Amino acid sequence: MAISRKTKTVKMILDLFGETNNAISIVDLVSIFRNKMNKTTVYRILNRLEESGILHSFSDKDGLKRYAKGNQKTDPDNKNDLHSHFLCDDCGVSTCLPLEIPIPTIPDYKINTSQHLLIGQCDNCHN
Amino acid sequence: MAISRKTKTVKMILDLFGETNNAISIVDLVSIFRNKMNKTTVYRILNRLEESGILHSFSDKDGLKRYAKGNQKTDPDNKNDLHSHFLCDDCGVSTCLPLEIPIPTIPDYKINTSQHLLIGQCDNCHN
DNA sequence: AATCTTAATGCTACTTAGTTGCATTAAGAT
DNA sequence: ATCTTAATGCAACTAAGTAGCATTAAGATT
Repeated sequence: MAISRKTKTVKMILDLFGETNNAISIVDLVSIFRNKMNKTTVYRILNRLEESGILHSFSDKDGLKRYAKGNQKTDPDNKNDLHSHFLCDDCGVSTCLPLEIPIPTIPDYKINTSQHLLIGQCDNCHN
Repeated sequence: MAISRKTKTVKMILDLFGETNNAISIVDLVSIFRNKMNKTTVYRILNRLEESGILHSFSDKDGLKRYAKGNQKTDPDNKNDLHSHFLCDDCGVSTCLPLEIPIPTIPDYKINTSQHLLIGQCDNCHN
């Protein structure tokens, strides 16, 4: 079920993602909005925003789901929006990287999509 | 704490990974051995086998931790064993792929390791 | 602008992944 | 055979994520 109503809670979440290109974990989002909305609501809004192509998600190193702005579709018809993500081991910040992920060919296999996570130190923590 | 004793339970898990190159989720492993050992024991043995470099792990699409044979170290000194993993959307099987992951350079960032998961249909499910 | 429909929310209770503490067991060294 | 302590089992816990259901509020309709 995609987004069909711009509720106050949806606006709050959209505003947050309007301000940052970072990939934010659900746990953090639930915490950020703990006084504003129920955690179930956070989960449901994120689901709908992802179905609508407004956000995309991936699992980070620890298996935590993270959401970030934009689409990540791989329809054969559509343009490939697949890109890499970065996760800082020190401060935990995660970002989308403008690195397109090439999809390799493997005999007898069909590859539909992929996830690529680079792990290390971000500019802030490295210097 | 690495492996120091070859207990019956450790042997059972080593035997299983001796037979397959697949990456198996902890949930499946707990289920496979539910009559043979406690789930806490499964978790602890997997931890130790990973620390010993006998197994390596990664998070799959759903954030589930999976384990497979072999090392995945990236010490600057050691040889880079980083490789891609594959996950079949249909049957759920997961394998290590002999695709080395190139580590890109990003200005001001330091990349230590990476995870690359290809998702699609395996040879069995595709044909 | 009052009414109506139903998408969306809040709340409670639940499921499942993963962890911790502690008493007991059993590798394997002495 | 004995001893040390790594490893296990068990129970109780934490945390991520989901489901059911009554209530609320977008926003369409009149």
